[in-house]
Amino acid sequence: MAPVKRLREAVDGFNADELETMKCELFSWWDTNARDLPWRFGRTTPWGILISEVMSQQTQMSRVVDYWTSWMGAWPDAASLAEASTAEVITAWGRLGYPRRALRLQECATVVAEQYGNELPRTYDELVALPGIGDYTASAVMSFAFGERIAVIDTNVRRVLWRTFKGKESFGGATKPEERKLAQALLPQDAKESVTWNEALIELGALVCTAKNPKIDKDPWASYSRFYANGCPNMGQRRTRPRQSFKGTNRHVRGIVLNALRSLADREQPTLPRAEVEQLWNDHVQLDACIASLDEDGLIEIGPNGSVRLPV
DNA sequence: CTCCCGTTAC
DNA sequence: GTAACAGGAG
Repeated sequence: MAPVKRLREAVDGFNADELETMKCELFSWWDTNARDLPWRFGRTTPWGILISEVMSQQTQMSRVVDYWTSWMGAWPDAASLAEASTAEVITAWGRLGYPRRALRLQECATVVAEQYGNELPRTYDELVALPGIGDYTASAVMSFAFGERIAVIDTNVRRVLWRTFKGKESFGGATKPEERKLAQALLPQDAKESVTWNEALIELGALVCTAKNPKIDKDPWASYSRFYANGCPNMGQRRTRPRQSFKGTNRHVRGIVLNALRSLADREQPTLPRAEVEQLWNDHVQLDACIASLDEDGLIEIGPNGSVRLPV
């Protein structure tokens, strides 16, 4: 099928001239509003890009910058991260959340160091096969690190495109085929432009076309948006199924245990005796279940007398 | 679909 | 108090 026809089907109601104008206005907005993040504008390696993307999964960018900077200082490439102790890596991950990402990142570093000669592979298929690297991160590395033409689809892109061109919210769950089709149809043909397009769309979703209270007066696409024109239907409605509140969940308890271990990581014997472990959480049934799951995940090691420590 | 962390902003 | 956050894996 001809590209032009595919485009028309995916974004009916928007003609080519209009889309070209929107692209220009988006790029213009990007030029003056892009945040000066340390991994942007060619200041780091592909590996540095990958680290920034993994740290940014489900985590606000403002919390990532300092962690990324010190992390890259300690382990500037895959080989150096692969050689670090797991305890060091988990400790350096600090309070970024979802510490399994740190484990996957070190596993990823080992594969890159050993199988790819310490250089990230340059194909989507090889990247997405790496530990902790899914569709979004593989696409982001292909686009932002290697400049390849590929649609990068995250929660921001889904929200911005679906709102603007379909006039509706993109609700939670996995990316739908229709959303992917739309993103691919709109992606500029020129590779360099496609990279800017991806970066700018994500930035627009993060700064302006936000989930709640979008800054319509600052949105370069405000006059084109079917969502705004329709009065932002269903905005603020739950995007995902109601979840348990964080307090008292296994995630909460696991976090408490890991935080206790991180805090004594610089001691001579960084091991928490069973007696001190039991003081971390009253419900010992839940506590032991969490300790078992942390052990299964490889985030901790259980000693002979029920003591606990970070993996060596 | 559910679980996985910790913080922010509403 | 809770949805959301540059998602990924089972």
